[in-house]
Amino acid sequence: MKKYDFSKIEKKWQAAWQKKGTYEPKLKSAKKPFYNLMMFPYPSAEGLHVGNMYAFTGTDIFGRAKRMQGYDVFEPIGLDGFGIHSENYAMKIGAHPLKLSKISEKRFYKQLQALGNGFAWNERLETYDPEYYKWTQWLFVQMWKHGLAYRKKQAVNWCPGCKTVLADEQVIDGKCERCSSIAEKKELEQWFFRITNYAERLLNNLAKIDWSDRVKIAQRNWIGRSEGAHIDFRIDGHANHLIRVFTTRPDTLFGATYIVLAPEHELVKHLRELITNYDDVQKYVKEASLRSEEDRIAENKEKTGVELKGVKAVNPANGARIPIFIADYVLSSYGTGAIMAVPAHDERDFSFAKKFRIPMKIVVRDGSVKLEEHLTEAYVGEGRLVNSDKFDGMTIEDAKWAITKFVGGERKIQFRLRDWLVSRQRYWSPPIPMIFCEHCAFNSLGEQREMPGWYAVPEKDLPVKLPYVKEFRPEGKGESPLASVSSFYKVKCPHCGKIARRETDVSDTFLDSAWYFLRYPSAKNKKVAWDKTITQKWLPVNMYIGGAEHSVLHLLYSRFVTMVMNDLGYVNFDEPFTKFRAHGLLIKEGAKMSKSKGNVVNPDEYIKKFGADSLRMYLMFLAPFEQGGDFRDVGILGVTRFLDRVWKMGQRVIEKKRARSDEPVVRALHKTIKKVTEDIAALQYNTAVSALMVFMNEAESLSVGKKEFESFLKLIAPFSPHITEELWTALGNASSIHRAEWPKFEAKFIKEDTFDLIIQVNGKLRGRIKAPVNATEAQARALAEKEIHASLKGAKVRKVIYVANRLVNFVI
RNA sequence: GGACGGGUGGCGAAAUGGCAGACGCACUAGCCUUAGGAGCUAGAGCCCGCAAGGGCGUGUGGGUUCGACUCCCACCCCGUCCACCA
Repeated sequence: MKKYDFSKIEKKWQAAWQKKGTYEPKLKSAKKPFYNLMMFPYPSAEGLHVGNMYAFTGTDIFGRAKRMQGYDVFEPIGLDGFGIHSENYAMKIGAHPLKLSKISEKRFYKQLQALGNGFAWNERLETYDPEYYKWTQWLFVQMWKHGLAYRKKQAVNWCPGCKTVLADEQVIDGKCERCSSIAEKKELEQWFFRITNYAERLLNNLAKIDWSDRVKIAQRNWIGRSEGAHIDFRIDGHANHLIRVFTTRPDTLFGATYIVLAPEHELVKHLRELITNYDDVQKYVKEASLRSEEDRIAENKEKTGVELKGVKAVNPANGARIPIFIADYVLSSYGTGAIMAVPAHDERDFSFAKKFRIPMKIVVRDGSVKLEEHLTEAYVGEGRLVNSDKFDGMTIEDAKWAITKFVGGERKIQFRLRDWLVSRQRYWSPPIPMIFCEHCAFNSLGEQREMPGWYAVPEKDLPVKLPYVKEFRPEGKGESPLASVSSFYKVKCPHCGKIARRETDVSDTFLDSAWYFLRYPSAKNKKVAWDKTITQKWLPVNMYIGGAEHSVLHLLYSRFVTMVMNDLGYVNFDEPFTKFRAHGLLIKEGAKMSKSKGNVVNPDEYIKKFGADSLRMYLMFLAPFEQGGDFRDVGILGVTRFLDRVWKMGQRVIEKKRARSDEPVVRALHKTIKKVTEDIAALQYNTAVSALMVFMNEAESLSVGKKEFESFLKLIAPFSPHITEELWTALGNASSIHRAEWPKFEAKFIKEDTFDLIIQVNGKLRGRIKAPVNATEAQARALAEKEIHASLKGAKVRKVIYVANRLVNFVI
C-alpha cells in the first residue's frame, strides 16, 4: 500500500495548479462569475499569522465549493503593504520600509502558496506598487474635483515625546504607543473627505445588503442618526449674538437651566469683551486642549467647566436668564458645539449641575416622579410635561415638535459620523496628489473658491511617486518627512507655472484598501483604474469575508468610495459587497495570541509537521468559523487520523476498482452530501467536517465502490485540496477534482423508513418503540410497553401528545 | 456606561421547542507491536449501585409550555468593539 506523503503531494499539486492555471477564471468571457474575496492582509516581515490562514482557508473553502458547483470563481490575493504597521515595524528593526516590503512580500506569497488556496495569482496587487497607488491618487483627484475633498483645521493627536502627530490607532489608553507620553490635542490643517454627505445613504442602504447583523449594527451605531432640533438662544442684551444648540429633547426646553459651549466654540472669542472672567476662561480652554483622552475617560463622571461671567442666555421658551458655561463634556465636533442643559432629564447635565450647584427643574413626569422631589438622578423615562405652560400634559413625542415650532426652532437630523480625515504626516503611504500655489492663492484663482491656490496634480502626471527618503522617521514639526525633501515638494504650479509647493502629507492607508476590490479584476490594466466591462461582469463582490474589527472603518470607507464612484458614473452599483460575513477570532489554548505571551502559532511549522491539508481541515473543525475558536496543538491529531483513513480507504478502492458499495454506504453518502453541501453554504465548516467523519465511521468497515468514494472525495476537496487531488488522479481521472462537478444527493436515499418513536411520561423519556403508522396505534403500542406501565403506576392519563414520526407523551 | 457576541462533560464543541453532549481531543481497559505522539476493539456527563436500575444535570432565579440548552423577564460572569454624540 502506497504511503501518504503529504509534503511531497502538496508541493507537487501546488506547482501543477499554478502551471495549469486551475484557479484562473477567464476574466473576459466567464459565464457564471463569482467574486469570492477575503480581506487582503497587511504584511509584516515576521510572516503570515495563523489568524490570517484561518480566515483565508474559510474563504477558500467557500470558493472551492462554488467552483465545483459550476461557477467561475475569482479569488484574488494581494497585500495591503503601505501604512503605519509596516512603517513602525521598519523603524523598530531599523530597516527601510521599501526594502522590508520586498522581503515580506516574498515571504507572504510563499506562505500563502503553501496553504494551497485557489488564488488567482496572476491578478495579485500590492498597495505600495506605483502601478496601484497611481490610481489611489487618481481617486483622491476625483474626490477633489467633485468637491468631496477639502482642508480644514482640526485637533489631532500629538505626541510631545516623539514630536509627531499620531493616528488614532497609535494612541493606546491616551498614550503614545511607542514612547508612552500622554497624547495631547493639537490644531492642524488636514485633508478630509465629505463622507458625511453620504450618511443617510450609508445608513439606508444597509437594508439591502446581506451582511452579518453585528456588522450592520456596528455601522448603524457609528453613523449614529439622531432626530432633534436646532434652537437658538439669545444672549441677554446683545441681540446680534445667538447660541444655536442641537437637542434631541426639545420637549424639555422649559427645563433648560443653563447653556454649555464646547471649549473651542468660536463664540467664546467673540464675547471676550463681555466676559468678566476671561482669564479664567482662557486658562480652562488651554487646559482642556492639553487634557489627555486618558483623563477624560478617568474623569468620566467628574465634570469640569467654567462659567462665562458677565453674560447670560435667554431661554426662548420662558424668557428665563440662564448662565452660560464652557465645559469639555460638550464636543465641538458634534452638532453645533453647544447644548442646552436640562439637568433634571439628562444624566451628564445632572452631574454637572450638581457640581456647580445649578438649579434643576422637572418638566417631565410620570406617576412616580414628584414635582417637589429632590432628584438623586436625572429622570430620562417616559411621561407627560409639567412646568411647561401651555404644553403641560402633552406627551414627550408631541411636545418635541410643538415646542420646537413655538420657539422658531428647526427640526434637524444629526449624524454622529464625522468627515474622514485622510492626511497623515507620515512616510510610508501614497503622497496626496495636490499642489499649493501662493501666487494663484493671492490672485484667488484656485479651482475651488473656498480653497484658493490648491490644484490637483494633473492626471497625466500621476503617480506622484513616493521618493526614497533615508530618514523616513517623522521629525516632529507636525509635518511628513517628505517636507524636508525639496526635490519632492518644489514643483511648478499646474495653473500659472510658477514655483509652487507640493502637498507633503500622505494619505491614510484606509484609502488604499477602500477600493482594491475594484482593481483586482483589472489588475493588469495600465490605462484605467478598472475596466468598465470587466467590472460590470465581476462586481459587486459576491462573497466578502473578513475580520469583525473592520466593521466600521474599512467597510464603511469602501461603501463610501463605491457610492461616490457610482455617482460619478465609474461603476454601475452603489454597494461593493453583496454579502459579507465576519470570521471569528482564533485564540491559542484559551488566550489571545501575542508575541509577549509567546503563544503565537507559526503556521509553517504545522504545515511542515502535519501538512496543509491537515492544518486547513483542523482550523475549520475546531469551532464555528464565524465564532472563532481555540487552537490546541493536540487537536490537530484527530484530523490527521481522519485524512490517514481517507488515504487508506482510497488505496483500497484503487486496488479493487470494480467493487460495488454496500447499500448502507450509499445511504450514508447521500446523507453526507446533503449535510456538507448545506453546511458549507452556511459557513458551518465544523459540522461539515464532522459529517465527513461520521461517514468514514459508518463506511470504513464496509465495501466502498469507486463511484461513491469519488463523491466522498469531492466533499473533502474544498477542505483538503491536495490529498483529494492525488487520490482522484490515482483513480484515473484526467482533469482536476477542483473543477469536477459537486455531487448531488438523491432524496430516495435519505428518507428513513424506520425510526424510533420516543415515549415520554410528563415530558420525561421513558422508552422507545419501532415506528408505528398512526396516532392510535402508537398510543396503544406505547401503553403496552412494560416500562411505561411501571412509570404510569396506574395513574390516570389525562392527555396524550402525539407528534408524528417523533414521540408520544403521556400527561398524568 | 453603551452595543454586540457568548456561558453546555476534563477540553474544543453538537443539538434553535421534542432522545442533551453528535464529531473530535485527552483519558481508561484490552488486542497488536522490538518500539510508538502508530493502528484496532470497547468504555466513558455527574452521583448511588457489582449490576439491573434510579436520581441529578446546559451560568443563577423566575415565567410560558404536555415538553425548554432552545422562547420570555430579571440578574451574574467572560469576550469584542465603541465610549460624555446632547
